[in-house]
Amino acid sequence: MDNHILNECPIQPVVDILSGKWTSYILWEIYNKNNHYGSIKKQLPGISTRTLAVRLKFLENKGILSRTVFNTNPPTVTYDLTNKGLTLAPILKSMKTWSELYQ
Amino acid sequence: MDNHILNECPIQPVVDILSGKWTSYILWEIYNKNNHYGSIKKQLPGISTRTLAVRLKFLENKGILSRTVFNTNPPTVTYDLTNKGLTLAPILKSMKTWSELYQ
DNA sequence: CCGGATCCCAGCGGATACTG
DNA sequence: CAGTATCCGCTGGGATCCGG
Repeated sequence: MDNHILNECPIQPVVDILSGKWTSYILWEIYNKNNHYGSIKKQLPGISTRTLAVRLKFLENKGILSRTVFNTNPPTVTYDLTNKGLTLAPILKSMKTWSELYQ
Repeated sequence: MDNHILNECPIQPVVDILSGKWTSYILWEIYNKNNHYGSIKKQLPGISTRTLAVRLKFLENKGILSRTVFNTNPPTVTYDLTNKGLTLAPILKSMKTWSELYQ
């Protein structure tokens, strides 16, 4: 997903984050308060457990998401945008606006 | 690149357009008046002729780009954002802003 | 110089089974 | 429920040749 040759391209950092196949959709769900692993999966029919887990961990490692485990039984895990992740909001909102106008 | 199952996801149309590996970079170049096939290729080290041609045609088919051939010798081809393509500007600008702050 | 046609391959991500 | 592990199919895209 990374491309060191393009470091001089000014949009490379965000493309690096968003370029995964499901990444934008996952961020959209969490941005809209759909925070649980299970409910995200339900809202994204077709995504595999592996892909969802891999992408969530990737976003966590990038500092975009925080992960919280509740010691209930059965266990519950929620994901939230960090302060850094929240700064992606203008991008997500402009994507939504465009999609509404030009779908 | 398309996913009919996600039709109800409100950002699906734009994700469909931007999800190709090089698509955002190509749009960024053209948005910044780097309009020639050859100069785009020069600015994106690592992209193959096939991929650039495929992505340009894809964006043309989507109504994002217009293609103009000049009957010079050797021939020259330029690509420009259509009116529809220009409406992607807010997305590209927000991507640039984010990348500057958080790279 | 632009880009179509072919061939080919790495690696993304899908399916499934399994665990704490 | 929330993942991890494994296997593997498929497609995006790279290399190359060629023609306009």
